[in-house]
Amino acid sequence: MSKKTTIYDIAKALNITAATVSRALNNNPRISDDTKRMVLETAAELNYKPNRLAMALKSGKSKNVGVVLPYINRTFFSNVIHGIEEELNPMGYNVIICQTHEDEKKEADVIQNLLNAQVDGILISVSRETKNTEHFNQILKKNIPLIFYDRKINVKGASSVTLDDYQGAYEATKHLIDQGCKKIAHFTVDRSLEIYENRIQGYKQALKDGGIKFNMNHVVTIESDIEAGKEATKKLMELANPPDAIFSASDPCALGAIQHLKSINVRIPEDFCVVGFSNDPFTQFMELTISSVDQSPLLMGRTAAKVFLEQINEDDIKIEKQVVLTPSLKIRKSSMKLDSDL
Amino acid sequence: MSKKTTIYDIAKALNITAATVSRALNNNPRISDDTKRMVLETAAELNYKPNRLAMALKSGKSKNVGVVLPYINRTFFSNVIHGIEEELNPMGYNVIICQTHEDEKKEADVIQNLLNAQVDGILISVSRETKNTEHFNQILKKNIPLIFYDRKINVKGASSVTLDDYQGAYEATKHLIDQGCKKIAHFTVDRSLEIYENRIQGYKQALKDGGIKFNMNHVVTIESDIEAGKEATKKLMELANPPDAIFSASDPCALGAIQHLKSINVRIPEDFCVVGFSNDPFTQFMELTISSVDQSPLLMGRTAAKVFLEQINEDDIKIEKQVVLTPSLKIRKSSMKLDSDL
DNA sequence: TTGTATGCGTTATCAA
DNA sequence: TTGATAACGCATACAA
Repeated sequence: MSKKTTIYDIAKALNITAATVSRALNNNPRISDDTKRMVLETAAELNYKPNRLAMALKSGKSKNVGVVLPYINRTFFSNVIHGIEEELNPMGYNVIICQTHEDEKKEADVIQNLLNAQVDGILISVSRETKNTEHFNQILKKNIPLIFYDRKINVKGASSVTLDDYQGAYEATKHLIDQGCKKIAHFTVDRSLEIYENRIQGYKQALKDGGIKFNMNHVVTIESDIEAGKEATKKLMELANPPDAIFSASDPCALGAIQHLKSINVRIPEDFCVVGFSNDPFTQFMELTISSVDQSPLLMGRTAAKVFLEQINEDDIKIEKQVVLTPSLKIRKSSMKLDSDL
Repeated sequence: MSKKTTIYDIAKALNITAATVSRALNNNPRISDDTKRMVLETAAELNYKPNRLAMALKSGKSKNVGVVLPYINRTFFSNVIHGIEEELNPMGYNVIICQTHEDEKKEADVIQNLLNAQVDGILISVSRETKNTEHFNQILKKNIPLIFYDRKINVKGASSVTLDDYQGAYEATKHLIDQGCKKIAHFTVDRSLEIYENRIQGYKQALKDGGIKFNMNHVVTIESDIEAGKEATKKLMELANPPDAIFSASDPCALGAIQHLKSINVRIPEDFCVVGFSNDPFTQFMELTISSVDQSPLLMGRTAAKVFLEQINEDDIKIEKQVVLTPSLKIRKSSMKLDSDL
């Protein structure tokens, strides 16, 4: 196993000094073309590779960014990462992924860890439980760009890239009203997160604008999984006044709803319409395709990365930037009651 | 923004030397309890955080590992990553994810990049196109553990954690035979990858053992997506001698097959059985759930990480380790022709 | 038990 | 245009 070659090895081979080698390698103008060429040649011969750690320690820039999220193996988040990498890799950045498992303590830990690793920036989707903002202030205090994506929390000095959840929910609900639905229920997940609160507000406003009275019994807070959706739907349908549609803030819950409705022979979309949120791939795979609000995770990732790049380039002057992406409702079979939609 | 505090700041505050501080911080026995306590106290007061870059440069261990894969936003791979992190994070390692987009050149690039970043190990699932092994030898030459997971390539000195694809394919095919299927077609993706070659071999052997003659026209090489599955199935069904079952080496292709079969009113599983491979979540979401071979990506990730940890701990003596995980066939509606399976 | 000195691989400042 | 030297933050061999 060959010992790694350093600029000193190159210097020795050419009887020059390491400083000169460094200059040759970095396109420093203060060097003759001749020596530059020689350095480059012997660098290739000796199979020289720069040590990023040393460069990082010296420069204070690690060329690493931290990406924090609840779980990596969720369609939405893995697509966001994909988007981030698309922007950042070409610029020479590596991405360090950290999961919080929706735990505030873990979140604070991974951030501390990233800070210790001297990352140049942190892109984060906060965990559900996060109330305290101390660990975010730690980041900003070090003058490191902090960008929230999707799930944000208000911290002065941080930027954010989010979806207009209010608008998405509004459109989804309005769509259901346009289909003739009169009693639209809503599945929400965790109202302490802005995204879910915004969705419920959009839902309410659409009801109002559509002349439909808000019914508290038709709003249910559940976990984001199929089983929870099934159970909640079961309860809803046993109500004296059951709904005739569901706008679910989560795709799995929408699927659960559909599964239960089918099991009790409710016809979809004829007698009952369902719209989900996230546009998870599986919504298109079903025989009964599921309408859903697309969050454009790829674009969100790319945008968050771009905001980071902007911030890293303006020295010192830290500009907060709040980008809001526009959702797009994907209308599919689960809510296409009227022929006009076909 | 406070300037970062170093061990020198602590030393100055206590009128001792940085070396002593370092010892106190590292549980070095050669230090008095008193000074140790004092150091720890002032470290906390000054909000001292170790600089991982400096530690890494000094020790030669970055505590970062590279994870290379084709695409991060694939269910299988994002679950593998999840498994890897579960093992490695508690041990103080960060994971740097790199995507190859199935491109050999890109693969070589990201590996070079990881090497420059001084990662302590590399876990990789090779790209489809990879023929050359030069970039892998680069890793081994530096005495850095190299562990293949899922998709491997034969490189002396490297370890691997793979699935017994042969066995998985064998069981899937045998299951179809047991269901009474006589003409079982096979969708394969890219036979230059070991995994797909092994699957086709398992398929062939099962046919042989089941007394069914292998029919070359019933083996189709296609892309791993729904459309390709649809088209291929269309062609198969137009054959003079169409199959009565498909064992697909890819789940999306299996779904495509089912979609096309339904469109031409073939009854599943009564008249036609389908089994996929990967056990992607969506296979369970459908009304007609799809049988599939589970690859236990989480376990694969954890195992690969464990192999890395073993290798990093034995100094110098590099032991190649080849772990093969056992697949498990998930039998669902798409292939449950016989009541006995219910 | 503590201090001194040195090196990890770079780059930047200052002289020459 | 090039060289000598210091510094980034930490850890260790050696000396005291």
